[in-house]
Amino acid sequence: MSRPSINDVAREAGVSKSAVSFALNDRPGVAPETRRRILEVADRLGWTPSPRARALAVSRALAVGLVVARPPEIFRADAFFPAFISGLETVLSEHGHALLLMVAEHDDDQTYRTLAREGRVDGVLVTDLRVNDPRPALLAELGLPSVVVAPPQPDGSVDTIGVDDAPGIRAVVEHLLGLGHTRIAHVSGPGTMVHGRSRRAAWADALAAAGLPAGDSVEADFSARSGSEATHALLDLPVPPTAIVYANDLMATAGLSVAGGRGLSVPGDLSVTGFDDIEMSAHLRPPLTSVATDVVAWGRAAATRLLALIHGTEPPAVELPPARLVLRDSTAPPPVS
Amino acid sequence: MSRPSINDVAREAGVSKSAVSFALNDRPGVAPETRRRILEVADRLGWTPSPRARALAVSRALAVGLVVARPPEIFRADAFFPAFISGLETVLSEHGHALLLMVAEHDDDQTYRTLAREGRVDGVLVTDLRVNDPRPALLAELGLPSVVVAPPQPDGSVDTIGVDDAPGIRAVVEHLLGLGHTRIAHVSGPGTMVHGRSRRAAWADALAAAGLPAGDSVEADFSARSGSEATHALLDLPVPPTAIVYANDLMATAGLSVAGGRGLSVPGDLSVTGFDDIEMSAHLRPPLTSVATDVVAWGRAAATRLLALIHGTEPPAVELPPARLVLRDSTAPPPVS
DNA sequence: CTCCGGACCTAAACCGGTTTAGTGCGGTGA
DNA sequence: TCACCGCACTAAACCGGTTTAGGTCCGGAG
Repeated sequence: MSRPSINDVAREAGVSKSAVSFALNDRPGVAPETRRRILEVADRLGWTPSPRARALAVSRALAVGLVVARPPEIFRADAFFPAFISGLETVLSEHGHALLLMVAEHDDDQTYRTLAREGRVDGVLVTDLRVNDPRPALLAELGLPSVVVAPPQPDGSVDTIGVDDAPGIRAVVEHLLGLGHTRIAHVSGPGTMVHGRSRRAAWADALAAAGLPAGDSVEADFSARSGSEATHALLDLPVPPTAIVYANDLMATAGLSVAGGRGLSVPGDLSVTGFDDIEMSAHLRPPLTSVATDVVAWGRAAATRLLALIHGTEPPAVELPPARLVLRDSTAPPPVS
Repeated sequence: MSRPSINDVAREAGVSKSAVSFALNDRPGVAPETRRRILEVADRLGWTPSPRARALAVSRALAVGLVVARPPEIFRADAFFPAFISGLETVLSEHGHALLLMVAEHDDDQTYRTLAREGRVDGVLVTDLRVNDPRPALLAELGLPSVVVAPPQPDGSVDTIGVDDAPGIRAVVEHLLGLGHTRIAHVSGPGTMVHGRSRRAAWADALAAAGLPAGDSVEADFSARSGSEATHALLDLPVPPTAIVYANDLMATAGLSVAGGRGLSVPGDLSVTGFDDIEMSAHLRPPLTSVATDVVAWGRAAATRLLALIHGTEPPAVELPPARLVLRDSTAPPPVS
């Protein structure tokens, strides 16, 4: 009385199991009437082909993998994963593919190797791209299809999918410039990660484009703690900035607290901006000016592209909505010295 | 030149494939010397059994599922999932099981049914338990092993694994009582979720135990926005509370901002507490008094229990570390009226 | 010397699908 | 009339493991 198999359907419908298989997969060689009958029996018996057997037969895993690097704190710290995964899933489940999630210790290297060797997945998604990341090469070597989720790489070394965060940062800096700021500092993500580095570069470029001298910046790691420390460092400078552009909302939030703790009013004495526009940012005091991106759309796009890669079909061109500046009350003109 | 199969190993080692299978699984009936030779060949060829084939042969999926209910905002809002998943994974990967993640639209019903019908997983983890949750019954009906991750249910209706959050809330309330508060309000999670309801009950019980009249409470949904609205509602009362116990840190953070926005000083005029102790809480102004639980340990325990259930072995008794009150600066004696 | 039993190993069935190679049959063109 | 073709369908191989049912060989008991 367990799950019916294709044999049960075949017997019940009075045909061979190949006929059932053909009927199910809309392949020619089955008379319309027969096909109808087969499908009806399948439906009556509540039969769906077993992904296990199918996976073995077609030599496909019918699953894709997502490896996240360990430290749960830096589980991309912000709300990235939940939204991204939910975007992935909508597309994957539509195509009968499962999403395998693995959490890697420090060397995700072994995780990918195992994934490839065991054939548990047909492809993987690579997130949190690092500078000179060895993973694309590793995956190419392993022959495992992959999609790298990251802002476009200027050097074109890696083919990525994702929204460029530079315009968002540029918009932030231009907004601050427009308010009259000239000493705009930056608290960056790790220089080892591309989204840490690209946001920093965008900030520097925007300042340069405005003809301003290079601003101060401190490298942090996207965590609240590091944002807090970086903020202290900047405010301790002989000539402290009048605005700080943070590489994410978590650090900006910590920065808000540090400023307040030092008796500075935001935005009166100091303007603060974040990135990601997490839900909480609208409910801070003051509400945080930030940059929003549609991460769910990233997930959908990444999944679509990966499936196309796996099946060898042409990946449909996707247009990701650009990052969007969200103005709130944490920015204002600099204090009149 | 693709992956070697068991046949390649058998041929190379000059034995039958059953011998290889026996050797691999440490089963009797193969001479030590032969076993050694087989394993050596396997190693040389870089062979590992294919989970796909194995899954079909043993009629097991070698995977477990985690279904999260849709709204990414409420992806348990806090840092629960990242930590929980990372705990799950350590145990699962040790046992060669994969973690399948699915994001359900509103009716996770269908998701579970599909999961069971297709046999993609051997068991599932149920989180975000609702009051009168239909899922345990559904899963029992489907014959799908499952572990419910939630605080212990007082009525014993469902067998759960997880830390009781009541002692944590009680500790918070007692801490506030000790400081001299008597008007202690609560912003709860949805009354439809057990951890919303159980935290609320714990708060009410603690007040009652202290001989105080029932306090004011407002139902929210764990999101920052709802926390903000609830806080306004409480502070608008004719006799506003001097302390607010929030059911999570996200809402407490929003509450902190609301209080500040209304000119109240925290903790001078109002004490505020959270729950979960997310990373950011230590970096707010003021740093948030909260309750920390070891969610990674939950994950490990849940995975261990589920695997035992699947294999029909005795689940080892686990001792989860109790919730821990983390005192910071958001609580202080009430203002002297 | 025969018989029995255990240790070691193999052949073959099986899991539940997909896919390839045929088979039988009615219809068409030469 | 017959060769040939295409259509509908079936039988059997295959994916890569596990598992069951033997089959040998050898040593020891009777």
